[in-house]
Amino acid sequence: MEMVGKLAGVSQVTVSRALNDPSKVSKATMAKIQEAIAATGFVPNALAGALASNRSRLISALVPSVTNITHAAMVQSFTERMRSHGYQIMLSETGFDSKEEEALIGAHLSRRPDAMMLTGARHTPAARRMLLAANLPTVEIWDVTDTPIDLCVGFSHVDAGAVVGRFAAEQGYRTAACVTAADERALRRKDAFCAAFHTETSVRPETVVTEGQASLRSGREGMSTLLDLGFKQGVVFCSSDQLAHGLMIETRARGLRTPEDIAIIGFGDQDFAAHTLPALTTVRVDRVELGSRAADALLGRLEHGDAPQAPINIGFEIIRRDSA
Amino acid sequence: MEMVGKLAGVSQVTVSRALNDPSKVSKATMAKIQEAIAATGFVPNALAGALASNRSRLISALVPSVTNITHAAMVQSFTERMRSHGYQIMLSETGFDSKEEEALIGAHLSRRPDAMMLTGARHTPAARRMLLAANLPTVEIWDVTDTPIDLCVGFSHVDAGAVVGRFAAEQGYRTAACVTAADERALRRKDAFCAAFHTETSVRPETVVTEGQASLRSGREGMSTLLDLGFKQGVVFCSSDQLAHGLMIETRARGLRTPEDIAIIGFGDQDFAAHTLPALTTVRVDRVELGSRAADALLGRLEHGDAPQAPINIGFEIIRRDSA
DNA sequence: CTGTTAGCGCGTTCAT
DNA sequence: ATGAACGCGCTAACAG
Repeated sequence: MEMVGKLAGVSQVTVSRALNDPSKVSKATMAKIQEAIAATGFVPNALAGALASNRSRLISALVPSVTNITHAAMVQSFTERMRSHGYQIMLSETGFDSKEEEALIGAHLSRRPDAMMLTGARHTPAARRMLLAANLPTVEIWDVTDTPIDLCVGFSHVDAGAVVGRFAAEQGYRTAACVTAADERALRRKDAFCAAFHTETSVRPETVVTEGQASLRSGREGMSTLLDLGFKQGVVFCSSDQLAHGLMIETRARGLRTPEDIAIIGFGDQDFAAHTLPALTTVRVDRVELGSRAADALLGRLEHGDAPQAPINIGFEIIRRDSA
Repeated sequence: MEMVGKLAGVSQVTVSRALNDPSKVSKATMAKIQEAIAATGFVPNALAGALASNRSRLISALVPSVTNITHAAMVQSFTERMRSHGYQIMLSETGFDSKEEEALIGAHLSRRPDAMMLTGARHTPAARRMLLAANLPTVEIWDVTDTPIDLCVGFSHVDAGAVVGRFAAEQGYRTAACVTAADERALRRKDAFCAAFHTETSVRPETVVTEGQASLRSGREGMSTLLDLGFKQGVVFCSSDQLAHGLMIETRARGLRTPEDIAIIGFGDQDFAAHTLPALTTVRVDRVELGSRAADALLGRLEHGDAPQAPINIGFEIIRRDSA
């Protein structure tokens, strides 16, 4: 900046101002500074800027998995919204372990982000403490809770499971099962589904928990396991559309029909769900809306100093297609 | 740090040393410092540290799309490797536009990363200039080029297309087509495929370029378009497994069989490719290997001051399954 | 509209 | 093994 200033015939501060608030600099000097910047190839040092101003214009975002398309769509809309307001996103994967999340929260906090986005509402006590101590705008997404750290935008996984359980019963199914990934939120949906289905029909659904990431493969394996367990003629609720698609394929590979023999319900309404054969009945969560609402909540805090908000429940919706 | 030091009865420098090089501090003071850190909930300011040391321990990574599983797997292995060496990844999506990539490169550079990972080998001249001027270890992945900015780990898209073209001819197909996303690298594969197939058979493949992100949906649409164009009985090379899967579904929806009526070849060998029905014939690129090789190249530079390396071509492999 | 001064919280160097 | 002094590149006051 010193160099740029010298080249433009002004002081270093003026260059700083030209970059941060052009309105505070005259047209003429502005032009000279632009020219000097182009000539030197100067790239401002945001590190130093952040240190001096105590504002990094960095937002931390922690998601369980980048590979998981569900979260990817949310993150994308979140990122876009934040970026349009001049913030940059620092994205990291927390994986399955909440201990790892804790470590990552520390690593992110050390970069002094202006705000933080977390997936889920369950964190280690230490993580909670760090976040509270850091005293920065924080938004938890993809779940709702009575005890948010700060902001919260999501939906109730218990409600979702229960609604699907009742839906399954209403459709006349009298046998049901769950194939679910070993994800804490997915398991809560499963439990609620089973409880609701049991309430309506007095039958308790079978459960298969798959290992690792949800995928076509684990879906096929899950269906396989279920069939080997003697399951037949009924509906299966899956913890994701990926899994559901895998179930459909395995069903067909076994010479069974969907939905006549095995009806299948997914979760997430990912963009492929409408285009499988048969088209997948699933639960839609407006991920784009979720991401941008989360961003808005943070921006309100960041730019307008808004007061803390109550948790926002954006709900969900059963999308009835052909698979159940 | 000042505070922590006071609490531990030492100076700020000692705290700094305790954190960065524990071997330079006595056991006794180390313990006191640990205690003081726990008591205060101190989180080091990496911004200040980076400014003072001129090392941010931050690596920039730019990919076209996080949603795209292909790149996600690479990024994941890259990230893991880097993280195990104490580096944090700053990931951003560049989207389709290379102008946008240029802007992002600037934004990332301003955070003073220690190194940079770029997807692809085509960048705007301005982007190249910035990178060169920044003079930091840079690795371009997912492509090879004779004029790398610095490090380069990838494979030849032209070779890949050509090999698949010859493979298709060898399998006895005398009609062929390409359904491809409007991605620069995918288009290069397509051109090479068409040229090779033409050389072998004297027939020039039909081409359909889909819009937007590759998805099941765009795959179905692509197949639909192709069929409406009068395509029948032949092989179709797709720019991704996603697309290929979409083609398979549309084929079945139209009452046609794979591979008897329409044979389908994907690209990427994503984890679902082995589990579609029929299992997908595709091209495998070892994305995990690619990510970790890229990380290693950077780490060699960062930690051991290795000299620039020639581009690394990790190649690819046709995986023959049932769809072609 | 522009310049001066004083830090931001650390790592680095040189002492001891 | 520890401490004192300095500066990284920038922004925030204040003054003119």
